[in-house]
Amino acid sequence: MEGPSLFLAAEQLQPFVGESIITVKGNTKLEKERLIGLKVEDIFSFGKHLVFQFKSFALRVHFLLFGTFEATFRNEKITGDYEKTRVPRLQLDFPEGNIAMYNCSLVFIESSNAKELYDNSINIMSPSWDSKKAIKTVQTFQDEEIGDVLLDQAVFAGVGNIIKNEVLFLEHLLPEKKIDAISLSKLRKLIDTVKRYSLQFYEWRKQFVLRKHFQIYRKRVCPRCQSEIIRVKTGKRKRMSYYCAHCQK
DNA sequence: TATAATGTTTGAAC
DNA sequence: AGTTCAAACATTAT
Repeated sequence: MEGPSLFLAAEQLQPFVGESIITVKGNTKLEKERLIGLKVEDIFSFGKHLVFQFKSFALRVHFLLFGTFEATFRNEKITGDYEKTRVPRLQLDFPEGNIAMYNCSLVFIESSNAKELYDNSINIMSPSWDSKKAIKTVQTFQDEEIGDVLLDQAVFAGVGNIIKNEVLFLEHLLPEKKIDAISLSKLRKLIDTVKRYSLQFYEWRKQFVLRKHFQIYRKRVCPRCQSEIIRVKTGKRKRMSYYCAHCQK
């Protein structure tokens, strides 16, 4: 799950802020009983993290590659695939609904204000996101591939492999291009596109039409020139890259 | 049906 | 001793 999806999740779960947890279940190894009776003070996302803030500590959720969640509030389904019967990693039951989270990594953050531990100037979904800072940081990685740098959560918190591939296609750049081979103006444009595409991703995701808007990710033919799309693992991260050798340089 | 995949952490190996 | 890299985790769509 990429940043925009987490941003959407936090938004969708806002009705639970102010509610208190009645019961918990799930196969997490965390001491989940600790959550019983606690009031949710805040729910927010940072990059690919979803955070539930309680009075004296917070719960951080990361959905990794396969994670999902579903929630019901006042008998209204908020999101998720309710058909399957699975054991949640963690389920939180509230007076007016519940949140079930699957295949996720859970961590307690011992802080009464976990939000302040995060730097939103690197969070692509935050209004505080700082594009100038991003350019400066990227320029410190002169010998690295742009595909790797885009996935660096300490630089672009929330960018995942879909955003990486789509943004590079939009900007006609190869994932294996080294930072020192990209002009400043191209870099600026790329970083603007990261922000713009992330917001677009969020809108499409909300409307359940994200997949049909993929231009290069998991596609076979370039939508611009119809040539065959190259599919290869690139960079030190060895994540799959999709690109058009004709349109991206 | 086997494979690949919206990802990160850990600890072994060098 | 610092860096690198494979394994682990775990599920679903193609």
